[in-house]
Amino acid sequence: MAFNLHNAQKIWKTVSKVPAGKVSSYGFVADLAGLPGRARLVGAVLQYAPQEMSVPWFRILKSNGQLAFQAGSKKAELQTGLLQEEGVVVMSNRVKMKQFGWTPGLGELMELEY
DNA sequence: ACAGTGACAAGTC
DNA sequence: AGACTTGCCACTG
Repeated sequence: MAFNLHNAQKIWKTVSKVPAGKVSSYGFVADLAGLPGRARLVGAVLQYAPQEMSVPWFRILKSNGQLAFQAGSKKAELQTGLLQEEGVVVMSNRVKMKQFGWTPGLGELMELEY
């Protein structure tokens, strides 16, 4: 991993704030992490998320609710399984953001920006 | 240096 | 609802 560790940590930390049973998007996480416009970086960094940090990478989806992985792929199935375990309904590789999208409260937001 | 490629997103048509 | 375009930026060859 040759990407900026500083940014990576902010992203991992932000993703860890997403509660079980809820999902968020790459772009939203990028914004919260103080990296607006860098949704792609979030995905790039998540695949290197250290195991011991137990980052809930699977709660991050595309902004339209679609899983980022190709439908039917091994990764997509794994992600789907992990989400369903938390009660998130996934059908035809997508989730209803209306229903499961995470909308952080003030308290949660304050924990992030120093 | 440079073009292509991504776990993306928002705007236009 | 799609399809296409543009903006992102780190990584790779």
